[in-house]
Amino acid sequence: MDIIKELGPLAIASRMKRLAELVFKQAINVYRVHGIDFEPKWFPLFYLLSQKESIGVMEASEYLNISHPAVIQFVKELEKKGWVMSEKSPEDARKRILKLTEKGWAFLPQLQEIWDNIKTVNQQLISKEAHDLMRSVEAFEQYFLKDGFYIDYYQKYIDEKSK
Amino acid sequence: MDIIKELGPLAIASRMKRLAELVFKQAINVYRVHGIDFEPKWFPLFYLLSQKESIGVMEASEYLNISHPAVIQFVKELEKKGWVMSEKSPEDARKRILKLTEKGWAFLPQLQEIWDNIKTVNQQLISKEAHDLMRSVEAFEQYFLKDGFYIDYYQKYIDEKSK
DNA sequence: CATTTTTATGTAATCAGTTACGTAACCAGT
DNA sequence: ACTGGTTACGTAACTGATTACATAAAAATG
Repeated sequence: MDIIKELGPLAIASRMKRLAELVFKQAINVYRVHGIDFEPKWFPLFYLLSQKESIGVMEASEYLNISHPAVIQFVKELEKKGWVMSEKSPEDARKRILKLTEKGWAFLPQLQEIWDNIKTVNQQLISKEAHDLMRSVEAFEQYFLKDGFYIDYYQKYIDEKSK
Repeated sequence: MDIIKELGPLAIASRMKRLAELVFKQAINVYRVHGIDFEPKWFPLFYLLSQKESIGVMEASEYLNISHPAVIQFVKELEKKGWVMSEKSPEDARKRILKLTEKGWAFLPQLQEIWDNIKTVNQQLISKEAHDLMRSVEAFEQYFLKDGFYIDYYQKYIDEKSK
């Protein structure tokens, strides 16, 4: 029933966008499964802060290839969660230095484990279907359109692993 | 400078979303090159109307896998352009029948040609790089991040063709 | 130094869509 | 025909980002 499918490469972008949104939605479920209130959109910044220790807003925006207002937005949210803090740079009064809080660092190992899981699951899904772009995207659509598929697959993986 | 690149499959979704947005932006340029004021987001609906002749709002939303408010939105914009019209269904008073106007049909051949061009260019780009999903996405990012690359490539194709 | 330019940040408006919600029309069973 | 449920459409509010604009500090230039 999906005319997009018939249009081939012409509609590749719409499909990828839709797919990306599906993936994001599923990712929220992964965190939820672990009883953790973390949103996928925070991942790049949080991860960056865990690697870089401290970084300015513009720097972060360049590393992550997102706009600086987006960084400010995420920082606001992560500050509210108590995982991130910021302080004026002593050398450069324009600059605001971002870093993880104590609480943020304490949270990191939990996240790390989840990220490792996600990574492994993704790699399994990808290597299974990595023929060419369109077929892969289509395959991903299959996975993610079937509500719950991803999370079931993921759950199975966790269960297997814990044996 | 892009930490996303180091994260592998973990960040696949963000990358695809970004890529999709880039593709869309570039696509606007394609229409602009032809001196046409058409937006890529209208394509699926316009194309559907050219195939189906007439269709209801919900039907369209199902065919295109977008929400019905999105359809309503696009219809509003396309009506303003004078390419689409709508009328109450005689059989079912709830239903609103969408169709192309005279002007819309007259416009179609121009669009068709552009779509064919885009399709061919896409296929060339894809077949050249269609190894696996990640590498393809990366390659696409190369194409679309370099501002103007796509449009230059496209232009070259048009020029070649017209010889 | 005074002046211009650039850089870092912040805010506001905008965009492309979505979900949530409301209403009217149709339909099935009584 | 009456009632409850479902369908089609419309509007509104929200989301996740972006671009555009404003401001202040730093750096570069004469």
